[in-house]
Amino acid sequence: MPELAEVEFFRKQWEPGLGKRVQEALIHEGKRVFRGVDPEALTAALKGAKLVDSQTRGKQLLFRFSGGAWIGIHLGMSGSLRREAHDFTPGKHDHLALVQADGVLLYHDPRMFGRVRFDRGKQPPEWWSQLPPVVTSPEFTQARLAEALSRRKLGPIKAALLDQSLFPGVGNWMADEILWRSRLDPRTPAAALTSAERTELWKQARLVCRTSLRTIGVDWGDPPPGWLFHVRWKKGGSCPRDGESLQRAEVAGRTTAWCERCQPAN
DNA sequence: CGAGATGTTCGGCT
DNA sequence: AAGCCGAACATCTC
Repeated sequence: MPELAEVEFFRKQWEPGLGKRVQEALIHEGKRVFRGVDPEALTAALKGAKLVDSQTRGKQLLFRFSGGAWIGIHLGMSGSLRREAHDFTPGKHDHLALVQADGVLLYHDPRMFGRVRFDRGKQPPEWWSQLPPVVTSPEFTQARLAEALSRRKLGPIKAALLDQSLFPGVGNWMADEILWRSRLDPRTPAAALTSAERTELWKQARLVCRTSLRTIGVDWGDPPPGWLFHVRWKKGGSCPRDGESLQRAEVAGRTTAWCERCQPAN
């Protein structure tokens, strides 16, 4: 479910818990989402600690607690964060619950492709500091994009957009949106883009990320009218630009929607 | 009931 | 060696 804007929206759902102590951390021990973490260490470190900060970077979430404890969360395919009243009893898929005096912060994930990390230390954990620059940052330069695309050969441009080391936070629907706006066929080999096409892709990637964060990321609001987003899942959806019926096929292992008229193969 | 779902990772092939 | 692909992961919904 979540791409960068949805991830940011979910981060906000835990904001009411900032500055407040965690009375108790409840976890579904042994579940796949906790792979690699020591459950006792996590619950012991969070008990009595204050949630002091939260951040997102692409699809990654990081929560800082007093006493030098850090919780990282990746929401995978079906993860979400929400807050419930203090007396709420966590359900089957609420794998992590942080009980505070006036509410409970919950991580919910039925498919469990997501992941919870636990780290200790004064500084943010190593894995966090090493994350690549996000698409909306000044470090996401056209030169960086050009270099990365040139290294690929026959791999389709859609696969490049889904590569989290290049476009952190971009997922299946955002990739399709960016390609549609850039008028690029998703199957085009990444290394075959002209310099003008690369520039357009760079611009549209930044625009789609920025705009999604300002709509979905704030209140789960819809992206602007006219976006492919509104029609891409519909059976028999048509291109918002020219009304042509959308193509639908598997590209880079994922269902992909595009318009053959304004995203021509060449 | 079968298919597919807004994601990542691993193993094997070229 | 690096790039590429398919399979696997676990559950729910249409």
